[in-house]
Amino acid sequence: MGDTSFALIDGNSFYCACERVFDPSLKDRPVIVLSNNDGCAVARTPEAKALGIKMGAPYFKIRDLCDKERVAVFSSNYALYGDMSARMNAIYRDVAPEVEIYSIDESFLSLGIIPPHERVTFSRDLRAKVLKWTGIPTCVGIGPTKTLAKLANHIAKSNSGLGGVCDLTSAEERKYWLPRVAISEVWGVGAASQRKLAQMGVKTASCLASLDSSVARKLMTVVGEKTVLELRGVSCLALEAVAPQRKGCAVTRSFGRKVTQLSDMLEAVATHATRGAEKLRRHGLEAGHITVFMHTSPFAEGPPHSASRTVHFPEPTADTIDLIRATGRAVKDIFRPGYGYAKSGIIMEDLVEAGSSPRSLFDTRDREKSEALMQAYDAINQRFGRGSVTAASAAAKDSTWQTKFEMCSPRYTTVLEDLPQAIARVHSKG
DNA sequence: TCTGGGGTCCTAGGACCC
DNA sequence: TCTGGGGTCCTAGGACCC
Repeated sequence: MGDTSFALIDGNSFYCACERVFDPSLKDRPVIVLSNNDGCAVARTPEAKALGIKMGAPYFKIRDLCDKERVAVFSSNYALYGDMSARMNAIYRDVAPEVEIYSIDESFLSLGIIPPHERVTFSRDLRAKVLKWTGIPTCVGIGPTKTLAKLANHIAKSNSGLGGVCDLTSAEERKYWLPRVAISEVWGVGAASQRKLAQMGVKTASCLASLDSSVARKLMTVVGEKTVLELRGVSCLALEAVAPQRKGCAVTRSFGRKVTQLSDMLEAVATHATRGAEKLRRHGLEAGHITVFMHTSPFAEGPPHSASRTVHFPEPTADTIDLIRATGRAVKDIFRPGYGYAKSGIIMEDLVEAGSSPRSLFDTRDREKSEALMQAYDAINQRFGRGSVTAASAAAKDSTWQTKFEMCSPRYTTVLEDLPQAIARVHSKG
């Protein structure tokens, strides 16, 4: 048995890198990818960062700069990023005994069975393979705990001399690097904890590692206590190779334009409910209750309004019609005329595996009928594309409320018409 | 005059993550 | 004009019970 050892591998400027894979003209050009509704910059290449474009910068504030500097700007293309992510994880699963997919571009690998002196070479080989097979550049951090592996990854990213790999396995390496990293870079330390820690003079990762763990607990709950121990090399967070059953499932969107009419709000929420029910069925789940919310923009001048309503189902369901009915009633109850709403959403909770809950004696719905209808519905949309059939209340092709995606690249890898074309010229020798 | 105490469950809100 | 979406975990405090 080896000791505990983790690697954290992630894509560099991942969304931007995905765009570059399929458009070589973006090489060396600054690239950014925007959040939903073309709201803020959520991914930037080093060239874009060098122009001063900050993480989360609202697009309308940086648009002029982007035009002037010929920044390539993209809406989020989740079909593309999700597919590239799956390709990377397939490679990890090939080379590591256990893989935990932590986010769309980050995975933890267990390296315990690899001898300590071979871990850096292993990581360099892995980076090379991922680059060759997917086109995505990565960095790898290695450590005896997940928190140290995350920290090592950050160090690898910000010190180009390390060749994309940093190993914090040894105490000497940690003694060198931890005083050079600010607490804001430590996994689990957010703005609130940063403020409290700074007041006590704790400013670097090494300071935090030597903080009394009971003090850390008082300041940042048990989560912070674990962070301190992990920084010392005591593993408190295990690799989760099997994703635990999810607790909730949400569909929320900002509107392309402010919504003032009840009819538009009903249509938007019915569309969320439709998407939500599809999501539940795809995961084989049913929801016990659903919450609808809507609110005005926190940045707007006018009077604010925020409201939510939770509806409990008589028994768990993933039926589109059930969800639309429940959310429709809730919307009518909480909608206030006279406000310009910026966002609405649904949150489904109390999730159970489909069919696992005992049937209610008094349930009057015909479950078999509902399940058959939903199966047919999903099959048609699978075959002919999302939205081919839909509930009348959710039908909306060109509604004013639709979220903006005005600069989306093609779905290169998941939609046939969008496949990139390669042209090979064959010269025959006469 | 003087009015318990301890347990469970649920929810809202905060903090954090990418 | 224009500021994302989708998660997790922890804690405090109220409701309720005996």
